[in-house]
Amino acid sequence: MVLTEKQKTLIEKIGIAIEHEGLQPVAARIIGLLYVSDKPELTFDEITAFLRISKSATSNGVNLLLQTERIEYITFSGDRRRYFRLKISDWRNAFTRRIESMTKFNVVLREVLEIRTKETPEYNKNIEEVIDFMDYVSEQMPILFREWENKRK
Amino acid sequence: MVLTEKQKTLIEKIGIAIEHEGLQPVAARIIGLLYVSDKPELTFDEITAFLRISKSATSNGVNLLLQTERIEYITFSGDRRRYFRLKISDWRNAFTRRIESMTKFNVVLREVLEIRTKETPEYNKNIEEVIDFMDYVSEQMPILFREWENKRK
DNA sequence: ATTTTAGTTCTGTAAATTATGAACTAACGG
DNA sequence: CCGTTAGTTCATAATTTACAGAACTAAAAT
Repeated sequence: MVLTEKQKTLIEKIGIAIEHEGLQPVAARIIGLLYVSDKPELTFDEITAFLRISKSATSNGVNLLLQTERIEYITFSGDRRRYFRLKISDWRNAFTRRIESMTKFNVVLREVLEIRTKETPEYNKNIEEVIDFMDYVSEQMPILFREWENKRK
Repeated sequence: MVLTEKQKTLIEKIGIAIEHEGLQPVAARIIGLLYVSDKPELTFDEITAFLRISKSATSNGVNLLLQTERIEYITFSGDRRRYFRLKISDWRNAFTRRIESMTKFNVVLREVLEIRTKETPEYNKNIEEVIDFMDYVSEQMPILFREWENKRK
C-alpha cells in the first residue's frame, strides 16, 4: 500500500489541527495517518515507514497516544506485532473528557471566589455564573447523548 | 496594594491550569493575577510589578490575551494608561468558541470521509457518528444557554 | 524644547521540546 | 544456541519557545 497525494495532505492537515490541541507533531501525524489509511490498523513498522520517521519517534508517539487513550492496539495469534488503531468508537468518552477538562476549572474558580474581596460584587457574580453554568453543562451531558441517540432513530 | 500568600499561590495554580490549555506561562499568570486581584482592572505597570516580569514579557502577554479575546482594556479620560481586565462577562462567547473549536474538526472529518476507502463501512460509520453528534452539539448550544437562564429564575 | 510616561520592538539566550540514530533487550523461530 | 523481529532506551542534535534587557517611539506633561 502506498499513500495518495490527497491522503498525504490530509495527514498534514489533521496533524496541524491535532497539534493545536497540544500534541507533539509526530503523535498528531500518527493520528492523521490512522484516519486516512485504507487499513484502519497499522503496525509499528508501517507507521514508521509511511511517516518516514525514526523508530524511536514512533515508539514515543504510539506510547503517548496509548497513555492518553487516543489509540489502542489489537494482536493476532501467531503474530507478535501490535496493530494500532484509533479509539474512534470511544468518541463519547473522549468528548466527555474534553468537557470535563473545561468544567474542572470550576474547582479553582470556587477557590478564587472564596478569597476574593467582597468589594466587587458584580465581578464576583460573573464568576459565580460561570461556575453555575459549567455545573449545569456537566449535568446535562448525559441527557445530550441520550437525546441525540433518540433523534437518530 | 500587595498580594497575600493565598493570592500568590492561586495565581500559580490558575497559571498552571491555563498553561495546560496551551497558553504561555506569562500569559497564563496574567489571567491568574486578574482573577485574584482586588482591583479587577490593572495597568501594564501593575502587571509587570506584581508578576515581577519584564516589560517585554508583559507586552507580549497582554497582546496575546487581547488577540485571543481573553482580556480587554478600558481607559479613563486624562489617563493615558490602559486598564486591563478579564473578559469574564463575555464567558458565554468564550464557552461557545471553545465548543466551536471542537466542532470545527468536523470540517476535516468530512474530507476524511470523502477520500476514505468504502471497504471499511463500520469504521466510516463511526466517523459519521462523530460528525453528526458534533453537529447536534453546536445546534443545541443556544438551547442549553436558554434553559440554563430559565432554570436560574 | 526636553523630559517623562506608556508602552513596543529587537537581539540574545537559556531552557524546553522534539526527533534522530545507535545500541540494547526480550521473545520467537529455526 | 544463533539469527531475526519488534520494539525500547539512551545520548545527542536540532528546533522552538519564552523571556530578559536594552534601545527605541510616540504622545503627553512640564
